[in-house]
Amino acid sequence: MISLTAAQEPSVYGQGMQSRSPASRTGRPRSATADAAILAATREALVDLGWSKLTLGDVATRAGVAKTTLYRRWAGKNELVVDAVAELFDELELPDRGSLAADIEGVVLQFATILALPEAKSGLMAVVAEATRDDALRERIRASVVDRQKRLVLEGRARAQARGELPPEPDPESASRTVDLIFDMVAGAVVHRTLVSAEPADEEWVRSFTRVLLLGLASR
Amino acid sequence: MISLTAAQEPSVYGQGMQSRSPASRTGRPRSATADAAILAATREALVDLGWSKLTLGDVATRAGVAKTTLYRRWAGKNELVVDAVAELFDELELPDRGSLAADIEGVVLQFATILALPEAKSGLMAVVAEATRDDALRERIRASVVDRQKRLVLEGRARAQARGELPPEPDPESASRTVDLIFDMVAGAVVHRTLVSAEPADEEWVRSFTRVLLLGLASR
DNA sequence: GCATTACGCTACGTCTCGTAGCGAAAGCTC
DNA sequence: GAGCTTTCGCTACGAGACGTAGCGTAATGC
Repeated sequence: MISLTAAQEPSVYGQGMQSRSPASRTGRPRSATADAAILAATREALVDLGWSKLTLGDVATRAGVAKTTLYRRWAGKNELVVDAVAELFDELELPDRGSLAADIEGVVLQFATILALPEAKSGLMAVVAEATRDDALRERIRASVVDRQKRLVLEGRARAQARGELPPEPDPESASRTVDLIFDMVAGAVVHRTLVSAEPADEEWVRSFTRVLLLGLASR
Repeated sequence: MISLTAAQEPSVYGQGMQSRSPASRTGRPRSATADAAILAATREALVDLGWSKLTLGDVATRAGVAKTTLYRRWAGKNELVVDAVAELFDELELPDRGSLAADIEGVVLQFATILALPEAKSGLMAVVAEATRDDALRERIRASVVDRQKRLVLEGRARAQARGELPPEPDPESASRTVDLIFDMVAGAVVHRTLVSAEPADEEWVRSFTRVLLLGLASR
Protein backbone atom coordinates (compact mmCIF):
# COMPACT_ATOMS: atom_id res chain seq x y z
CA MET A 1 0.00 0.00 0.00
CA ILE A 2 0.98 3.54 -0.38
CA SER A 3 3.49 4.54 -2.83
CA LEU A 4 6.49 6.71 -2.48
CA THR A 5 8.15 5.03 -5.26
CA ALA A 6 5.80 4.94 -8.07
CA ALA A 7 3.93 3.45 -10.86
CA GLN A 8 6.11 3.88 -13.86
CA GLU A 9 7.59 7.15 -14.74
CA PRO A 10 8.02 9.84 -12.19
CA SER A 11 4.97 8.59 -10.44
CA VAL A 12 1.69 9.78 -11.51
CA TYR A 13 -1.02 10.37 -9.01
CA GLY A 14 -2.13 7.98 -6.37
CA GLN A 15 -0.59 4.70 -5.67
CA GLY A 16 -2.78 2.07 -7.19
CA MET A 17 -0.34 -0.76 -7.51
CA GLN A 18 3.20 0.41 -7.31
CA SER A 19 5.38 -1.92 -9.24
CA ARG A 20 8.20 -1.45 -6.77
CA SER A 21 10.22 -0.93 -9.88
CA PRO A 22 13.76 -2.25 -9.32
CA ALA A 23 15.11 0.62 -11.34
CA SER A 24 14.72 2.90 -8.36
CA ARG A 25 14.62 6.34 -9.84
CA THR A 26 17.26 8.85 -9.06
CA GLY A 27 16.59 11.93 -6.97
CA ARG A 28 15.19 12.48 -3.54
CA PRO A 29 12.69 9.77 -2.65
CA ARG A 30 9.28 10.55 -1.32
CA SER A 31 8.98 10.43 2.41
CA ALA A 32 7.10 7.36 3.56
CA THR A 33 6.63 9.04 6.90
CA ALA A 34 4.79 11.85 5.22
CA ASP A 35 2.43 9.40 3.55
CA ALA A 36 1.53 7.79 6.84
CA ALA A 37 1.13 11.15 8.53
CA ILE A 38 -1.11 12.45 5.76
CA LEU A 39 -3.41 9.45 5.80
CA ALA A 40 -3.64 9.52 9.58
CA ALA A 41 -4.35 13.24 9.48
CA THR A 42 -7.06 12.64 6.91
CA ARG A 43 -8.82 10.16 9.17
CA GLU A 44 -8.47 12.56 12.07
CA ALA A 45 -9.99 15.36 10.03
CA LEU A 46 -12.83 13.08 8.98
CA VAL A 47 -13.67 12.50 12.62
CA ASP A 48 -13.46 16.16 13.54
CA LEU A 49 -14.99 17.78 10.50
CA GLY A 50 -16.75 15.17 8.42
CA TRP A 51 -16.47 14.84 4.68
CA SER A 52 -17.93 18.07 3.44
CA LYS A 53 -15.99 20.37 5.74
CA LEU A 54 -12.72 18.56 5.30
CA THR A 55 -10.21 20.67 3.38
CA LEU A 56 -6.87 19.61 1.99
CA GLY A 57 -5.23 22.61 3.53
CA ASP A 58 -6.37 21.53 6.94
CA VAL A 59 -5.14 17.99 6.40
CA ALA A 60 -1.75 19.30 5.35
CA THR A 61 -1.48 21.38 8.50
CA ARG A 62 -2.44 18.44 10.70
CA ALA A 63 0.09 16.21 8.98
CA GLY A 64 2.80 18.82 9.25
CA VAL A 65 3.45 18.95 5.53
CA ALA A 66 2.94 21.59 2.89
CA LYS A 67 -0.29 21.72 0.98
CA THR A 68 1.58 21.34 -2.26
CA THR A 69 2.92 17.98 -1.12
CA LEU A 70 -0.62 16.68 -0.94
CA TYR A 71 -1.39 17.74 -4.46
CA ARG A 72 1.78 16.10 -5.72
CA ARG A 73 0.59 12.70 -4.49
CA TRP A 74 -3.16 12.72 -4.79
CA ALA A 75 -5.41 14.06 -7.48
CA GLY A 76 -7.94 15.38 -5.01
CA LYS A 77 -10.04 14.87 -1.93
CA ASN A 78 -11.78 11.77 -3.23
CA GLU A 79 -8.64 9.77 -3.89
CA LEU A 80 -7.05 10.83 -0.63
CA VAL A 81 -10.02 9.76 1.46
CA VAL A 82 -10.30 6.42 -0.31
CA ASP A 83 -6.71 5.61 0.57
CA ALA A 84 -7.14 6.84 4.13
CA VAL A 85 -10.23 4.75 4.70
CA ALA A 86 -8.84 1.72 2.89
CA GLU A 87 -6.16 1.31 5.53
CA LEU A 88 -8.88 0.64 8.07
CA PHE A 89 -9.75 -2.56 6.27
CA ASP A 90 -6.24 -3.93 6.36
CA GLU A 91 -6.85 -6.11 9.36
CA LEU A 92 -9.93 -7.79 7.95
CA GLU A 93 -9.44 -11.56 8.12
CA LEU A 94 -11.43 -14.75 7.99
CA PRO A 95 -11.25 -16.66 11.25
CA ASP A 96 -11.76 -20.40 11.26
CA ARG A 97 -14.34 -20.93 13.93
CA GLY A 98 -15.36 -24.40 12.84
CA SER A 99 -18.73 -23.76 11.24
CA LEU A 100 -19.99 -21.61 8.43
CA ALA A 101 -22.36 -19.77 10.70
CA ALA A 102 -19.63 -18.93 13.17
CA ASP A 103 -17.25 -17.89 10.41
CA ILE A 104 -19.75 -15.55 8.88
CA GLU A 105 -20.69 -14.07 12.20
CA GLY A 106 -17.03 -13.37 12.84
CA VAL A 107 -16.47 -11.61 9.57
CA VAL A 108 -19.66 -9.61 9.71
CA LEU A 109 -18.80 -8.49 13.20
CA GLN A 110 -15.36 -7.35 12.08
CA PHE A 111 -16.86 -5.44 9.21
CA ALA A 112 -19.41 -3.86 11.50
CA THR A 113 -16.74 -2.85 13.96
CA ILE A 114 -14.74 -1.03 11.31
CA LEU A 115 -17.84 0.62 9.89
CA ALA A 116 -18.77 1.88 13.33
CA LEU A 117 -15.71 4.11 13.37
CA PRO A 118 -16.68 7.71 12.61
CA GLU A 119 -13.87 8.11 10.10
CA ALA A 120 -15.16 5.11 8.17
CA LYS A 121 -18.80 6.12 8.33
CA SER A 122 -18.46 9.66 7.08
CA GLY A 123 -15.68 8.93 4.62
CA LEU A 124 -16.66 5.72 2.92
CA MET A 125 -20.21 6.60 2.01
CA ALA A 126 -19.18 9.97 0.68
CA VAL A 127 -16.66 8.55 -1.74
CA VAL A 128 -19.11 5.88 -2.81
CA ALA A 129 -21.54 8.66 -3.62
CA GLU A 130 -18.90 10.47 -5.62
CA ALA A 131 -17.97 7.26 -7.39
CA THR A 132 -21.37 7.17 -9.06
CA ARG A 133 -20.02 9.81 -11.40
CA ASP A 134 -16.36 8.78 -11.54
CA ASP A 135 -15.42 5.37 -12.92
CA ALA A 136 -11.77 5.66 -11.95
CA LEU A 137 -12.74 6.41 -8.39
CA ARG A 138 -15.09 3.46 -8.24
CA GLU A 139 -12.34 1.23 -9.54
CA ARG A 140 -10.03 2.56 -6.85
CA ILE A 141 -12.60 1.75 -4.18
CA ARG A 142 -13.15 -1.68 -5.63
CA ALA A 143 -9.47 -2.51 -5.62
CA SER A 144 -8.60 -1.22 -2.17
CA VAL A 145 -11.76 -1.91 -0.19
CA VAL A 146 -14.36 -4.06 -1.85
CA ASP A 147 -12.19 -6.80 -3.27
CA ARG A 148 -10.62 -7.42 0.09
CA GLN A 149 -14.06 -8.07 1.53
CA LYS A 150 -15.11 -10.16 -1.38
CA ARG A 151 -12.13 -12.44 -1.03
CA LEU A 152 -13.37 -13.38 2.42
CA VAL A 153 -16.72 -14.40 1.00
CA LEU A 154 -14.99 -16.62 -1.53
CA GLU A 155 -12.78 -18.24 1.08
CA GLY A 156 -15.63 -18.82 3.47
CA ARG A 157 -17.71 -20.30 0.73
CA ALA A 158 -14.99 -22.73 -0.35
CA ARG A 159 -14.41 -23.75 3.23
CA ALA A 160 -18.09 -24.37 3.81
CA GLN A 161 -18.39 -26.49 0.70
CA ALA A 162 -15.43 -28.55 1.86
CA ARG A 163 -17.26 -29.08 5.13
CA GLY A 164 -20.41 -30.01 3.26
CA GLU A 165 -22.38 -27.14 4.71
CA LEU A 166 -23.18 -25.72 1.32
CA PRO A 167 -24.01 -27.58 -1.86
CA PRO A 168 -21.21 -27.33 -4.44
CA GLU A 169 -22.27 -25.47 -7.52
CA PRO A 170 -21.18 -27.12 -10.72
CA ASP A 171 -21.94 -24.19 -12.96
CA PRO A 172 -19.21 -21.58 -12.47
CA GLU A 173 -21.42 -18.95 -14.02
CA SER A 174 -24.17 -19.30 -11.46
CA ALA A 175 -21.60 -19.76 -8.71
CA SER A 176 -20.17 -16.36 -9.49
CA ARG A 177 -23.60 -14.79 -9.39
CA THR A 178 -24.30 -16.41 -6.06
CA VAL A 179 -21.13 -14.99 -4.57
CA ASP A 180 -22.04 -11.54 -5.84
CA LEU A 181 -25.49 -11.88 -4.32
CA ILE A 182 -24.17 -12.95 -0.95
CA PHE A 183 -21.69 -10.17 -0.96
CA ASP A 184 -24.27 -7.51 -1.70
CA MET A 185 -26.53 -8.91 0.98
CA VAL A 186 -23.89 -9.04 3.68
CA ALA A 187 -22.16 -5.75 3.04
CA GLY A 188 -25.39 -3.99 2.17
CA ALA A 189 -27.21 -5.06 5.29
CA VAL A 190 -24.38 -4.04 7.59
CA VAL A 191 -23.96 -0.69 5.90
CA HIS A 192 -27.66 0.06 5.95
CA ARG A 193 -28.02 -0.99 9.55
CA THR A 194 -25.10 1.16 10.62
CA LEU A 195 -25.57 4.26 8.51
CA VAL A 196 -29.22 4.57 7.64
CA SER A 197 -30.92 2.91 10.57
CA ALA A 198 -28.14 4.24 12.78
CA GLU A 199 -28.34 1.22 15.03
CA PRO A 200 -25.34 -0.82 16.14
CA ALA A 201 -24.70 -4.07 14.29
CA ASP A 202 -23.97 -5.89 17.50
CA GLU A 203 -23.67 -9.60 18.19
CA GLU A 204 -27.36 -10.15 18.59
CA TRP A 205 -28.19 -8.50 15.32
CA VAL A 206 -25.41 -10.33 13.51
CA ARG A 207 -26.70 -13.65 14.81
CA SER A 208 -30.21 -12.96 13.58
CA PHE A 209 -28.94 -11.80 10.24
CA THR A 210 -26.65 -14.77 9.77
CA ARG A 211 -29.42 -17.19 10.55
CA VAL A 212 -31.74 -15.76 7.94
CA LEU A 213 -28.99 -15.63 5.36
CA LEU A 214 -27.79 -19.18 5.92
CA LEU A 215 -31.24 -20.70 6.01
CA GLY A 216 -31.99 -18.98 2.75
CA LEU A 217 -28.84 -20.23 1.13
CA ALA A 218 -28.93 -23.78 2.47
CA SER A 219 -32.49 -24.68 1.59
CA ARG A 220 -32.18 -24.87 -2.14
CA MET B 1 -29.21 27.41 13.16
CA ILE B 2 -29.68 30.70 11.48
CA SER B 3 -32.87 32.53 11.98
CA LEU B 4 -34.07 35.51 10.22
CA THR B 5 -37.65 34.98 10.90
CA ALA B 6 -38.71 33.62 14.21
CA ALA B 7 -38.58 30.24 15.74
CA GLN B 8 -42.01 28.76 15.43
CA GLU B 9 -44.47 30.94 13.70
CA PRO B 10 -43.56 31.74 10.17
CA SER B 11 -42.57 28.18 9.40
CA VAL B 12 -39.00 27.54 9.89
CA TYR B 13 -36.83 26.05 7.24
CA GLY B 14 -37.78 23.39 4.88
CA GLN B 15 -41.21 22.11 4.46
CA GLY B 16 -41.02 18.89 6.35
CA MET B 17 -44.52 18.97 7.61
CA GLN B 18 -45.73 22.46 7.25
CA SER B 19 -48.56 22.64 9.66
CA ARG B 20 -50.63 24.38 7.06
CA SER B 21 -51.62 26.44 10.01
CA PRO B 22 -55.22 27.60 9.60
CA ALA B 23 -54.21 30.95 10.98
CA SER B 24 -52.57 31.70 7.65
CA ARG B 25 -50.08 34.36 8.46
CA THR B 26 -50.34 37.78 7.01
CA GLY B 27 -48.06 39.00 4.31
CA ARG B 28 -47.10 37.69 0.91
CA PRO B 29 -47.19 33.90 0.82
CA ARG B 30 -44.32 31.81 -0.42
CA SER B 31 -44.55 30.79 -4.02
CA ALA B 32 -45.34 27.10 -4.35
CA THR B 33 -44.22 27.30 -7.95
CA ALA B 34 -40.80 28.38 -6.81
CA ASP B 35 -40.57 25.40 -4.47
CA ALA B 36 -41.30 22.96 -7.25
CA ALA B 37 -38.92 24.71 -9.63
CA ILE B 38 -36.12 24.69 -7.07
CA LEU B 39 -36.46 21.01 -6.26
CA ALA B 40 -36.60 20.10 -9.93
CA ALA B 41 -33.56 22.26 -10.61
CA THR B 42 -31.74 20.56 -7.76
CA ARG B 43 -32.33 17.14 -9.27
CA GLU B 44 -31.24 18.43 -12.65
CA ALA B 45 -28.06 19.82 -11.17
CA LEU B 46 -27.40 16.51 -9.40
CA VAL B 47 -27.52 14.75 -12.74
CA ASP B 48 -25.28 17.27 -14.48
CA LEU B 49 -22.79 18.03 -11.75
CA GLY B 50 -23.09 15.46 -9.00
CA TRP B 51 -23.16 16.21 -5.32
CA SER B 52 -19.79 17.78 -4.71
CA LYS B 53 -19.87 20.21 -7.61
CA LEU B 54 -23.45 21.25 -7.06
CA THR B 55 -23.68 24.85 -5.89
CA LEU B 56 -26.68 26.67 -4.56
CA GLY B 57 -26.01 29.55 -6.86
CA ASP B 58 -26.26 27.28 -9.85
CA VAL B 59 -29.49 25.74 -8.60
CA ALA B 60 -30.98 29.19 -8.15
CA THR B 61 -30.08 30.13 -11.70
CA ARG B 62 -31.57 26.94 -13.11
CA ALA B 63 -34.75 27.45 -11.13
CA GLY B 64 -35.05 31.07 -12.20
CA VAL B 65 -35.07 32.40 -8.65
CA ALA B 66 -32.68 34.51 -6.65
CA LYS B 67 -30.01 32.83 -4.56
CA THR B 68 -31.34 34.51 -1.47
CA THR B 69 -34.68 32.79 -1.93
CA LEU B 70 -32.95 29.45 -1.55
CA TYR B 71 -31.34 30.47 1.71
CA ARG B 72 -34.64 31.73 3.03
CA ARG B 73 -36.18 28.27 2.69
CA TRP B 74 -33.39 25.79 3.28
CA ALA B 75 -30.60 25.81 5.79
CA GLY B 76 -28.11 24.47 3.29
CA LYS B 77 -27.20 22.02 0.59
CA ASN B 78 -27.94 18.95 2.68
CA GLU B 79 -31.51 19.81 3.50
CA LEU B 80 -32.25 20.93 -0.02
CA VAL B 81 -30.99 17.72 -1.58
CA VAL B 82 -32.89 15.56 0.89
CA ASP B 83 -36.14 17.24 -0.07
CA ALA B 84 -35.33 17.03 -3.75
CA VAL B 85 -34.53 13.34 -3.61
CA ALA B 86 -37.43 12.53 -1.30
CA GLU B 87 -39.89 13.49 -4.00
CA LEU B 88 -38.59 10.63 -6.11
CA PHE B 89 -39.96 8.16 -3.58
CA ASP B 90 -43.47 9.56 -3.69
CA GLU B 91 -44.77 6.95 -6.07
CA LEU B 92 -43.54 3.97 -4.08
CA GLU B 93 -46.44 1.62 -3.45
CA LEU B 94 -47.13 -1.97 -2.47
CA PRO B 95 -48.82 -3.88 -5.25
CA ASP B 96 -50.99 -6.86 -4.40
CA ARG B 97 -49.70 -9.57 -6.67
CA GLY B 98 -51.18 -12.45 -4.76
CA SER B 99 -48.14 -13.94 -3.09
CA LEU B 100 -45.52 -12.67 -0.71
CA ALA B 101 -42.74 -13.46 -3.12
CA ALA B 102 -44.38 -11.55 -5.93
CA ASP B 103 -45.19 -8.63 -3.67
CA ILE B 104 -41.64 -8.34 -2.48
CA GLU B 105 -40.25 -8.62 -5.96
CA GLY B 106 -42.51 -5.81 -7.03
CA VAL B 107 -41.45 -3.48 -4.27
CA VAL B 108 -37.78 -4.25 -4.59
CA LEU B 109 -37.97 -3.63 -8.29
CA GLN B 110 -39.63 -0.27 -7.75
CA PHE B 111 -37.00 0.69 -5.25
CA ALA B 112 -34.24 -0.42 -7.59
CA THR B 113 -35.73 1.59 -10.43
CA ILE B 114 -35.73 4.78 -8.42
CA LEU B 115 -32.24 4.15 -7.15
CA ALA B 116 -31.00 3.68 -10.69
CA LEU B 117 -31.75 7.31 -11.46
CA PRO B 118 -28.54 9.34 -11.43
CA GLU B 119 -30.10 12.07 -9.31
CA ALA B 120 -30.99 9.50 -6.65
CA LYS B 121 -27.66 7.74 -6.74
CA SER B 122 -25.42 10.72 -6.32
CA GLY B 123 -27.72 12.61 -4.01
CA LEU B 124 -29.03 10.06 -1.58
CA MET B 125 -25.76 8.48 -0.58
CA ALA B 126 -24.10 11.82 -0.13
CA VAL B 127 -26.68 13.06 2.33
CA VAL B 128 -26.62 9.75 4.16
CA ALA B 129 -22.89 10.22 4.55
CA GLU B 130 -23.42 13.73 5.87
CA ALA B 131 -26.11 12.48 8.21
CA THR B 132 -23.56 10.48 10.16
CA ARG B 133 -22.54 13.77 11.73
CA ASP B 134 -25.89 15.54 11.79
CA ASP B 135 -28.75 14.09 13.79
CA ALA B 136 -31.30 16.56 12.49
CA LEU B 137 -30.41 15.66 8.93
CA ARG B 138 -30.71 11.95 9.61
CA GLU B 139 -34.11 12.52 11.14
CA ARG B 140 -35.13 14.44 8.05
CA ILE B 141 -34.05 11.55 5.85
CA ARG B 142 -35.83 9.08 8.06
CA ALA B 143 -39.07 10.98 7.94
CA SER B 144 -39.14 11.73 4.23
CA VAL B 145 -37.48 8.68 2.70
CA VAL B 146 -36.90 5.75 5.01
CA ASP B 147 -40.22 5.61 6.80
CA ARG B 148 -42.07 5.53 3.54
CA GLN B 149 -40.15 2.42 2.54
CA LYS B 150 -40.52 0.83 5.93
CA ARG B 151 -44.26 1.16 5.84
CA LEU B 152 -44.29 -1.08 2.79
CA VAL B 153 -42.41 -3.76 4.68
CA LEU B 154 -44.94 -3.61 7.48
CA GLU B 155 -47.88 -3.83 5.11
CA GLY B 156 -46.38 -6.67 3.16
CA ARG B 157 -45.65 -8.55 6.32
CA ALA B 158 -49.16 -8.19 7.66
CA ARG B 159 -50.59 -9.28 4.37
CA ALA B 160 -48.36 -12.34 4.24
CA GLN B 161 -49.29 -13.35 7.75
CA ALA B 162 -52.94 -13.07 6.85
CA ARG B 163 -52.26 -15.39 3.93
CA GLY B 164 -50.42 -17.79 6.20
CA GLU B 165 -47.16 -17.40 4.33
CA LEU B 166 -45.31 -16.20 7.38
CA PRO B 167 -45.69 -17.37 10.96
CA PRO B 168 -47.35 -14.74 13.15
CA GLU B 169 -45.07 -13.46 15.84
CA PRO B 170 -46.72 -13.18 19.21
CA ASP B 171 -44.00 -11.12 20.80
CA PRO B 172 -44.29 -7.54 19.53
CA GLU B 173 -40.74 -6.85 20.63
CA SER B 174 -39.18 -9.51 18.47
CA ALA B 175 -41.61 -8.70 15.68
CA SER B 176 -40.28 -5.17 15.57
CA ARG B 177 -36.73 -6.41 15.43
CA THR B 178 -37.59 -8.75 12.60
CA VAL B 179 -39.08 -5.92 10.58
CA ASP B 180 -35.98 -3.85 11.14
CA LEU B 181 -33.82 -6.74 10.03
CA ILE B 182 -35.81 -7.35 6.89
CA PHE B 183 -35.74 -3.70 6.07
CA ASP B 184 -32.00 -3.41 6.43
CA MET B 185 -31.51 -6.51 4.32
CA VAL B 186 -33.76 -5.41 1.50
CA ALA B 187 -32.75 -1.79 1.25
CA GLY B 188 -29.12 -2.53 2.00
CA ALA B 189 -28.77 -5.20 -0.64
CA VAL B 190 -30.36 -3.05 -3.35
CA VAL B 191 -28.27 -0.04 -2.47
CA HIS B 192 -25.06 -2.03 -2.36
CA ARG B 193 -25.81 -3.78 -5.61
CA THR B 194 -26.60 -0.53 -7.36
CA LEU B 195 -23.98 1.80 -5.95
CA VAL B 196 -21.01 -0.27 -4.86
CA SER B 197 -21.13 -3.22 -7.20
CA ALA B 198 -22.45 -0.89 -9.88
CA GLU B 199 -24.56 -3.63 -11.39
CA PRO B 200 -28.23 -3.27 -12.27
CA ALA B 201 -30.73 -4.73 -9.82
CA ASP B 202 -32.78 -6.24 -12.62
CA GLU B 203 -35.57 -8.80 -12.51
CA GLU B 204 -33.27 -11.78 -12.47
CA TRP B 205 -31.25 -10.44 -9.56
CA VAL B 206 -34.37 -9.47 -7.66
CA ARG B 207 -35.79 -12.97 -8.08
CA SER B 208 -32.64 -14.58 -6.72
CA PHE B 209 -32.50 -12.19 -3.84
CA THR B 210 -36.14 -12.63 -2.94
CA ARG B 211 -35.83 -16.39 -2.94
CA VAL B 212 -32.92 -16.38 -0.49
CA LEU B 213 -34.63 -13.87 1.75
CA LEU B 214 -37.94 -15.68 1.87
CA LEU B 215 -36.44 -19.11 2.41
CA GLY B 216 -34.45 -17.67 5.27
CA LEU B 217 -37.47 -16.07 6.84
CA ALA B 218 -39.89 -18.93 6.33
CA SER B 219 -37.81 -21.79 7.66
CA ARG B 220 -37.83 -20.92 11.29
C1' DG C 1 -55.22 52.72 2.91
C1' DC C 2 -51.67 49.92 6.10
C1' DA C 3 -48.90 46.20 7.98
C1' DT C 4 -46.50 42.23 6.93
C1' DT C 5 -44.03 38.98 4.49
C1' DA C 6 -41.70 37.21 0.22
C1' DC C 7 -39.08 38.29 -3.78
C1' DG C 8 -35.24 39.81 -7.03
C1' DC C 9 -31.13 42.10 -7.25
C1' DT C 10 -26.54 43.83 -6.05
C1' DA C 11 -22.59 43.94 -3.37
C1' DC C 12 -19.49 42.38 -0.03
C1' DG C 13 -15.81 39.91 3.00
C1' DT C 14 -14.29 35.23 3.74
C1' DC C 15 -12.84 30.91 2.66
C1' DT C 16 -11.09 27.12 -0.22
C1' DC C 17 -9.32 25.74 -4.39
C1' DG C 18 -5.52 24.32 -7.35
C1' DT C 19 -1.29 26.08 -9.41
C1' DA C 20 3.19 28.43 -10.03
C1' DG C 21 7.66 29.72 -8.68
C1' DC C 22 11.48 29.68 -5.64
C1' DG C 23 15.44 28.02 -2.78
C1' DA C 24 16.80 24.26 0.10
C1' DA C 25 17.11 19.34 1.28
C1' DA C 26 17.92 14.42 0.33
C1' DG C 27 18.89 10.82 -2.21
C1' DC C 28 21.83 8.46 -6.21
C1' DT C 29 26.05 7.85 -9.40
C1' DC C 30 30.60 8.74 -10.49
C1' DG D 1 33.73 14.91 -2.50
C1' DA D 2 31.02 16.97 -7.22
C1' DG D 3 27.02 16.82 -9.90
C1' DC D 4 22.40 15.45 -11.10
C1' DT D 5 17.64 14.65 -10.04
C1' DT D 6 13.55 14.77 -7.51
C1' DT D 7 11.08 16.15 -3.45
C1' DC D 8 10.05 19.42 0.09
C1' DG D 9 8.38 23.72 2.47
C1' DC D 10 7.05 28.16 1.68
C1' DT D 11 4.72 32.15 -0.41
C1' DA D 12 1.65 34.16 -3.47
C1' DC D 13 -1.98 34.31 -6.67
C1' DG D 14 -6.61 34.43 -9.46
C1' DA D 15 -10.82 32.03 -9.53
C1' DG D 16 -14.90 30.68 -7.59
C1' DA D 17 -18.44 29.55 -3.92
C1' DC D 18 -20.10 30.75 0.45
C1' DG D 19 -23.51 33.02 3.32
C1' DT D 20 -25.18 37.60 4.58
C1' DA D 21 -26.84 42.41 4.32
C1' DG D 22 -29.38 45.97 2.33
C1' DC D 23 -32.56 47.91 -0.81
C1' DG D 24 -36.74 48.59 -3.52
C1' DT D 25 -40.72 46.13 -5.14
C1' DA D 26 -44.61 42.71 -5.27
C1' DA D 27 -48.34 40.16 -3.08
C1' DT D 28 -51.29 39.08 0.47
C1' DG D 29 -54.64 40.08 4.88
C1' DC D 30 -56.92 43.59 7.85
